[in-house]
Amino acid sequence: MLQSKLIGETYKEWPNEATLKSHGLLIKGGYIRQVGAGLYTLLPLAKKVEEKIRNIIREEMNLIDAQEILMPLVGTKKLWDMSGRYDSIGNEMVRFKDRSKADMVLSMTHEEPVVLMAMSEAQSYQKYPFSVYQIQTKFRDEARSRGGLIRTREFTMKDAYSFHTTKESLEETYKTYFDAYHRIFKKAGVPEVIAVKSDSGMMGGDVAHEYMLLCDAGEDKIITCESCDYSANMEIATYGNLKVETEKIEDLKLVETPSMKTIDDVCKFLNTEKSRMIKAVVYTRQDDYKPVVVYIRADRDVNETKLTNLIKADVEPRKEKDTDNIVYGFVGPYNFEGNDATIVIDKSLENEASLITGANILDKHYTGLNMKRDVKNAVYVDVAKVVEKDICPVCGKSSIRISNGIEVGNIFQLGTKYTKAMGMTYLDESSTPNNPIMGCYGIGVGRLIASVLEAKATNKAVNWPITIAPFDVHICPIDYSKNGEIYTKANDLYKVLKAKGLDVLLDDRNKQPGAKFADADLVGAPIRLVISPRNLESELLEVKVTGNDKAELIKESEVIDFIENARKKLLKECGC
RNA sequence: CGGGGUGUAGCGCAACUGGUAGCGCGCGUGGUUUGGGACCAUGAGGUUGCAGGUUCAAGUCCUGUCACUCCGACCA
Repeated sequence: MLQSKLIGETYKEWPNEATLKSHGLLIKGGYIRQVGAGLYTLLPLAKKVEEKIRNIIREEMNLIDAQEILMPLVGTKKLWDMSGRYDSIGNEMVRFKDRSKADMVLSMTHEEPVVLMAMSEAQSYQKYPFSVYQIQTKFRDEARSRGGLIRTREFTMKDAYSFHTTKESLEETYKTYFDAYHRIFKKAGVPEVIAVKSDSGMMGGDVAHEYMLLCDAGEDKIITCESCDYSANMEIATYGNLKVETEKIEDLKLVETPSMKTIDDVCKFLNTEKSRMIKAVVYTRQDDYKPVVVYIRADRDVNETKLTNLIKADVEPRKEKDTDNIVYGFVGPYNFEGNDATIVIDKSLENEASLITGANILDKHYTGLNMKRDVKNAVYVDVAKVVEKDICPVCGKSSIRISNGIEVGNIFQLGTKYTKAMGMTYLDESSTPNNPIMGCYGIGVGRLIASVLEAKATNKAVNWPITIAPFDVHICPIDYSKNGEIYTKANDLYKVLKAKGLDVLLDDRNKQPGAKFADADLVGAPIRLVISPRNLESELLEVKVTGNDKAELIKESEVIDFIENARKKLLKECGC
């Protein structure tokens, strides 16, 4: 490719809407242009990167015998009614009518169409297990797209689906995807992506992992342990048992706490630590709108995802209601009489004693509460947010860390949620119909592009891994248009390298060296070849390989070999 | 969906108490120049987001509306 013909202008200034490194570089470097909120055109450079990522994914999917298919982006209401998701999914799914007034959707994921496909194509147990995948455009009307390619509304996604007759078979396939995903991220140049346990959300199913790239730009909170390999999304992370205060047993005592509704007020007033207090958080169930009261140690916060999963209903913070019979501000587990409330007691209170708690009487608290003695039949569950330095649930050490992470992929063991809902069966050996067990597996291709930049780029240079770089080699001749010798050398090398099958970009523009180098940093080819009058006198060429601090001067006669070897070495580092 | 911000040339921005739109970069042409974003000359490029209104006169004031963006909620 001749750079003079490359579509995609580079900017000298940092785009002001970009706060993320990847976002700014993609615009500055002429990779993407915005069309609307969460909508981007991929210019040639970005498209080349995307294509290389697609090919890595395709290669690995084929390797584990997943078969490529392509399902339509548009779905019918009828199909989505089969699973019930036409109604259960919110505004993220675009609904519209076709010319004959039939209700249609833009599929944001493809469980429904893939089950429909399997209905007709996989009726006998003999086909099972099998996997299909597609690399396709998705549209999700995100409430808030952001960060360039980090979160868009329209994006390319690889989604795979596996079908099984036994749970063991699903687990086996799940493991092959688990490993394939690690290979994909390694090949894409981000081996540091980790798999963490995650919430399955509306997808249903039991086991799920997210593949996370830990970096500041990430939107998810990821829990990792510094002492062992425990990791999980904040949404579902748990922690080990806390140390219980072993003070002497106190008697329960009613104390006056006039107008003290907040934890801080009471803490100050009674001169105690937050950890000695019980916090009562009141929510409203979104299914029957009855209250949910969560008791938790006051130095902890409620993890609403864990709570939602536990009580199997969405929750919203409850506004004070006269009809509730709840003494807001003075709620506690002793002598509580809330009407119809779901009571949830966090395990941070288990075996605790000498606690201060609301007395369910206006302006009064109890001190000396002993959970075992005073709260009969309590069931302790885990609904607390994990905090920094928390106790690891696996190794028991106080070594929990919280980081931000970008979710670049996920894998779910779905079970029979969709096959059951849609009434899909296969016949087993005894001619009995059964619902197949499913898994599903996604990778966000565009998001991966941005993630690689978050991991590898500086504010000036993108530094692509060779496996996904838009070009392998960037030839930057100085004084190309006037110096005949430079011109000839550059063109010769360009031809030879191209003939060797390398992706080569030749900067044939009449620009100052500084401008060329600045643009070369934005193209980010892992091998840069500079041809200059200065070095040509001694028949030397300058080669800069990504990852090396300095450029090397190579004899002209050896430069091709040098480049080929450098490329092989870089590929090997990516596991290719 | 809640809160903040911004809409003027491809990009970054300016234009005071209203007076009829300008600068830098980039782009075209001619020339000089060539190791970290060169220089001279010359030129093209705008219904100031949109719609109303006030006024002799609106980028500027008023009303409405749309879009984009940041923070939060949400996120198959």
